[in-house]
Amino acid sequence: MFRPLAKQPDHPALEREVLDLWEREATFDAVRAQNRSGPRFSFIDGPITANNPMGVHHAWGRTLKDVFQRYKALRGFDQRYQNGFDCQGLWVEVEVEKSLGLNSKRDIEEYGLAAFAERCKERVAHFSEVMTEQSKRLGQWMDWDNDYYTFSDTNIEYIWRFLRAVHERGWLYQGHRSTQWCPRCGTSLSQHEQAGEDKYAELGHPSLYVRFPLRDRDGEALAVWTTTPWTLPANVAAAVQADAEYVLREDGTWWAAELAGDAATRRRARGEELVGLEYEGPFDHLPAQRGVVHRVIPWEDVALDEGTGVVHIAPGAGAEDFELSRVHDLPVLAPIDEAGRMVPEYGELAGLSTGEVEEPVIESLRERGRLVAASRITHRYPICWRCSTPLVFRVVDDWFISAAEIRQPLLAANASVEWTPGFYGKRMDDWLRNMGDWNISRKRYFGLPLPFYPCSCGRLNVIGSRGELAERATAGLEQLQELHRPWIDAVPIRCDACDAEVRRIPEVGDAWLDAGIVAFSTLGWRNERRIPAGYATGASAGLSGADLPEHAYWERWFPADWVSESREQIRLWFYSLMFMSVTLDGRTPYRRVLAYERVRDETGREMHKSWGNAIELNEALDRMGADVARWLFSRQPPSQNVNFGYGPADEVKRRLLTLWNSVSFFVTYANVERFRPRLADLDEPPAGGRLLDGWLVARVARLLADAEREYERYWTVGVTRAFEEFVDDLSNWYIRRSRRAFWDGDGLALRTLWYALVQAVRVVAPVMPFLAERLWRELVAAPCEEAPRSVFLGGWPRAAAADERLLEEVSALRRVVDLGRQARATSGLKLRQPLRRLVVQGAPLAERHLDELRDELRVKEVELGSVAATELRVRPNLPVLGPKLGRALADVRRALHEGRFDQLDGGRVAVAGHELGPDEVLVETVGKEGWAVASDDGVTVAVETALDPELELEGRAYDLIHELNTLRRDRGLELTDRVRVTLPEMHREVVERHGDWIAREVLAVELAVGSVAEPHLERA
RNA sequence: GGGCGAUUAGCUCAGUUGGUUAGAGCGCCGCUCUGAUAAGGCGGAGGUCCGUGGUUCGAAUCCACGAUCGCCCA
Repeated sequence: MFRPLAKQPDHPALEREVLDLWEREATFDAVRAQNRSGPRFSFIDGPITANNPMGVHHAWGRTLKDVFQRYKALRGFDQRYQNGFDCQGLWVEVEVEKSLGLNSKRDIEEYGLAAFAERCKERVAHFSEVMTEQSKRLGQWMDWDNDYYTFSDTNIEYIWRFLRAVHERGWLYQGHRSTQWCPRCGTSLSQHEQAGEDKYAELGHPSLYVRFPLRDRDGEALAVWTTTPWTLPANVAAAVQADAEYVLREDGTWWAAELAGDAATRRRARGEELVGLEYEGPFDHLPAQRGVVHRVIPWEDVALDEGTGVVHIAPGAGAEDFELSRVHDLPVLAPIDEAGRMVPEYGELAGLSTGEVEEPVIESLRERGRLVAASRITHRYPICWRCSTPLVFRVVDDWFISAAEIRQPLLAANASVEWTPGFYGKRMDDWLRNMGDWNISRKRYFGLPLPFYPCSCGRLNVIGSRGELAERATAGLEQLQELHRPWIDAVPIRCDACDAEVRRIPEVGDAWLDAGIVAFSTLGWRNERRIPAGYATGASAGLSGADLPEHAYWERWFPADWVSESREQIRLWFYSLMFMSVTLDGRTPYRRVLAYERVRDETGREMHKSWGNAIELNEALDRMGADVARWLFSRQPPSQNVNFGYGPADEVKRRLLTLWNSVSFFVTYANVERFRPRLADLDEPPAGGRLLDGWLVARVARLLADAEREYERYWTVGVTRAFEEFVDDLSNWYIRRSRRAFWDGDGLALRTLWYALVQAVRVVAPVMPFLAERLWRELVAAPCEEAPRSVFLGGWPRAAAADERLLEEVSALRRVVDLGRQARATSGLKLRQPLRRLVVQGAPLAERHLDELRDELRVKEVELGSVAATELRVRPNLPVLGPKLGRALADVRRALHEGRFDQLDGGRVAVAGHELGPDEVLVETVGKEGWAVASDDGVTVAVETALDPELELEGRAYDLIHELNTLRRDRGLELTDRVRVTLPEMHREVVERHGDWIAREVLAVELAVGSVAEPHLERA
């Protein structure tokens, strides 16, 4: 007996049962053991920041990762299944600051770096656990006790090794330059951190027009526009476009001609005439400005579409300004400190933040008659990607890796990577061509300690390992619990050039160094022999059980066959991974990439907690279930945002319900027939059944081929689509057409249906593992003792090539059926009324299926032939005629359309001077007396609509059967219950003529006509 | 300013070598089925396939230019 299925699947409940089952039976371990000797499929997991609970956007990526790992497992591949957590850097720091109520670097230092580091570690420990639970609930199979944590000493040492290699190649340098700076976090941000959305906000700022009086030009001044008043005290120059036209307005200010408006002008001049002139700076009285000579410089990028065409230049407070200072040898005045406050040299402005300084600056300019106009504007302004504080520019010393020499090798490496979707590869190229040097230093606390020990003798000592650190340390080793601040800072080393004691720079590293090294650090690159728990070092001791493998292992598993992350990782993880890999090994770290876009709400809006449209992952899994969520993600083209929500989930549920119902249908009849499945059928499908059974076998073969093709190209959309189409065919054609066979106890049909259901479940298991597992247990594991207990232990189904001819025949047949129904619909004759005759024209493939046609359309006779018609429509078969006729085709089309043609023998047609064969035209007919006709695509179907008493009587019998079966159902009778029926007198004729048949159909042991008003039915 | 995508029904989107009357799901209207039934099926309304030009016998599809939106970078 098969266990009867509930009316509908309760996905969340069913999934929890399956999770228990997997746990109890250690299914995942069994799968790994089974595949251990198989070919390798190398996947490298991009580390997820263990900083907060996972959101639905993470679930998309984790679904894709799991789908393909499960698919590869079914194909027998040995896999690593190592999950990774990203553990350090600004991301974690900012969250910990929030939770501790700290809001500045000074707060952190007062709190204590050691204690702060411990809190960061606690946060990672906590959320890595939360995320693990969530991932399991989603159905992700990973080696959960052997995750890698990027803050392990092992990982850090590998980065040190990388940095040392970079230094040996001469790519490492300390840059003095203007960078975007977060005054709250107190650090600069790198180019790739600052790129992307959510990195700008619409902010209001002052809009000031200011006079810069020209020396030696009485009454003349430059008009300058700025939205950052705090930068004016650091002004050293003004830039004009040398080629542009400038005008001196009546008010004595110089503007670019295009921007000067209608104001009356005193003079015109080209920009180059202004170049070299000196002017009085806006804040010459401040100590910081002492000795600065302000002058006009040329700059071709001066904007002529906003402002005045004269740009105020403050090299200490702007990126382009700083670059210009190098070209024109301008002094660099740095007006603000780490926290974004004016430094002491700025007199009365000292100590004010860039915001607080706005009013005093404006007031001062006004008092001194330098202000032309002041208002406010709103514009897009960069903000910190972590804490949303508006960014400023500061000139600081940061550490960089030069991109110059690696750029071409990276482009070459990327050329060999297969990107899905393909155009993301061009994105990567674009990024690589345009990337600047990599700013790797952050002036923060809990992160990779950069192993740089610059000595006053000029030597930059770069430590490459913990061992080397121990060798060269002069103190502090005894307290070095892990490679983090503050402990590492207490370990000075000896300079290898001059023997002096040198200290580490205080900076920590960009978190993308942490993530980018994992293709080396987790696989044991250049590690002599496997070290048990060798990855569980430093901060990750006690969290991870991961070993550090030996180098041969790395050789086996590197590069990854496949990686998958969200699209923004192009400039983040995909980039840092490749940068480090090409540097260390010269090869791309991944052969194939699947990237995907973003998760939106079901109406396509971004999800925001404050908008109330965000969906918590846990809630989604509780309410819709993991299979449904996974299906939603899987059927979405990854090049487009997915609209995620309960509405779309309901749609998916309905589709999955069709599968469920199909299984349920099977179970019902299988139990009636005491059907026993044979496991061997899965390798050798049942043969010798009806044409329809043959078709289903072919249809399964097609599904397997389609699904395999789509999995192999990492295209879940194709998999889900193929599956949905299959289920639709199964349910709306095979099962519907087979009801009679099942009713009649056709064992071969049951075998075929079982075969189809099981193969479909196996194919779709990677996408929806829970439902698939449940159905496998019901359909296979329970009745077949020798069967694998899990669908994931059953391998990938194999099938002979599909019988394409049969598939085509049935699709032709179904076209005819649709047309027949359409024709019947136009006649107003319902399907329960049998009709005499059906004529089909133009569908020779349907020939073997006339019985089905007869049954399906409820007609007595079916005939393949030509429909005699009152009107004939002939259309050209374009793919055939196009190449043959070329330009003349236009005439033929027109003539056919206008009816100017003659029919010849054998289906040939003479038109516009050409004689066309039967294969070159499509003939349809319309309108015929006494017939209902429908045609499409060269196929015409005609149904004779005339009724006779016999047909009418039969129609009434069908009505009666329908009515009695409805009664049965309303009474809640079992399918096999026998009944006694009494019918009203009016049905006497039908019963006399068709009584046996009706009795059979409604399982009546007695069918009588008597004195009742309504049909009467009782259990026998 | 450069690059990469997108633009198809009221909404969300398919449409993979150029081919006949451009499709699906949801929504709307009508019909139908009635042991999948809070479902299923059929039909209908609803399209300048963003625009303009080009290539071609034939363009939603290929090419060029432009528009709008999104993303990436200046």
